[in-house]
Amino acid sequence: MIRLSRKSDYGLVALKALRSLQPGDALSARELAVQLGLPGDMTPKVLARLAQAGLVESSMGKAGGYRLARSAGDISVAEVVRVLDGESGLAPCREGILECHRIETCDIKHPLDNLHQEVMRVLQGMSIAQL
Amino acid sequence: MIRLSRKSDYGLVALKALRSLQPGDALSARELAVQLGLPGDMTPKVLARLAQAGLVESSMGKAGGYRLARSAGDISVAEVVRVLDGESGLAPCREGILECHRIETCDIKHPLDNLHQEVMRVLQGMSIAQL
DNA sequence: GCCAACTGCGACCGTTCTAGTCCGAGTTTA
DNA sequence: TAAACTCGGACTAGAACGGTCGCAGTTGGC
Ligand code: SF4
Ligand code: SF4
Repeated sequence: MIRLSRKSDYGLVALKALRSLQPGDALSARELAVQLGLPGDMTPKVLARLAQAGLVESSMGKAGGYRLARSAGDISVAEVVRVLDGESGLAPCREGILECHRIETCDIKHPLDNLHQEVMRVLQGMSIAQL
Repeated sequence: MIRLSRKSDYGLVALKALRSLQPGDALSARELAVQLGLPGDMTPKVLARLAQAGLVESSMGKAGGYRLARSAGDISVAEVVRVLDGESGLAPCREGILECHRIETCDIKHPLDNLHQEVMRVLQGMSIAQL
């Protein structure tokens, strides 16, 4: 299926909201949640994941929160998706688990991988700044 | 998630196999299944769906089976995916069911739709003949 | 006429993935 | 010390997916 997960979706919304933020300032996950209408307990998860991937910076403590780690133009949709949904090729045969028994003789895996790279290139082409 | 469903995957494999077929001939779903190593009861489903969408022609009866309805170069990956997985935008807010309560004020849906069109354009660019 | 080999279609079920919630622990500021 | 926040994992309900089964309709050959 060619569809973003809820997590990626929320991640993009949150990142977009973080764009318009004075340098030095920070927004808490709860503030973001109510302001954007996102599920209250989902948002910290997403933000924390983005933080540990280095897309946003976090500050702990009472006045803590999140801010963009880089300029909005440097964060691509592709990267957000990769962080929140995990990288996985177009082909359903996943690494490790649930491999296809056809995988030995499969002749469409490579073409699909090429397609996947093209798709990711498209997603790479759009940044947080542009959406 | 940016990943093809098993159905689409199998559909592509089957269509690719149907490429090398004399005009007038036909392959039965069972033959395709054993020849390609696909789940036996899954293949008829996929082929039937492709048939009713007009991608393949079917002939009933004892010597029946499937053959491509158009030239392999005229069938794009995008079309196969659309038929077997259903068309759905990149954004998680699906038509009818499970709509997002943010949908009224959402500011990323349109950009995501644009992205989706670009992605589909990539998938449109690869045909059965090329994989 | 009858049987065998097909397609077509829908119902069904177990497993996996997803979305969302909850809780406890660590951190910083007032 | 208390409040507000991040961090991380565990947990649950529900939806989606992969796969199977059964039956009706069709066609060709004996
Ligand atoms: S058929 Fe080929 S591409 Fe599809 S899952 Fe199996 S090995 Fe991967
Ligand atoms: S946030 Fe916007 S794009 Fe995402 S599901 Fe809700 S309405 Fe659709």
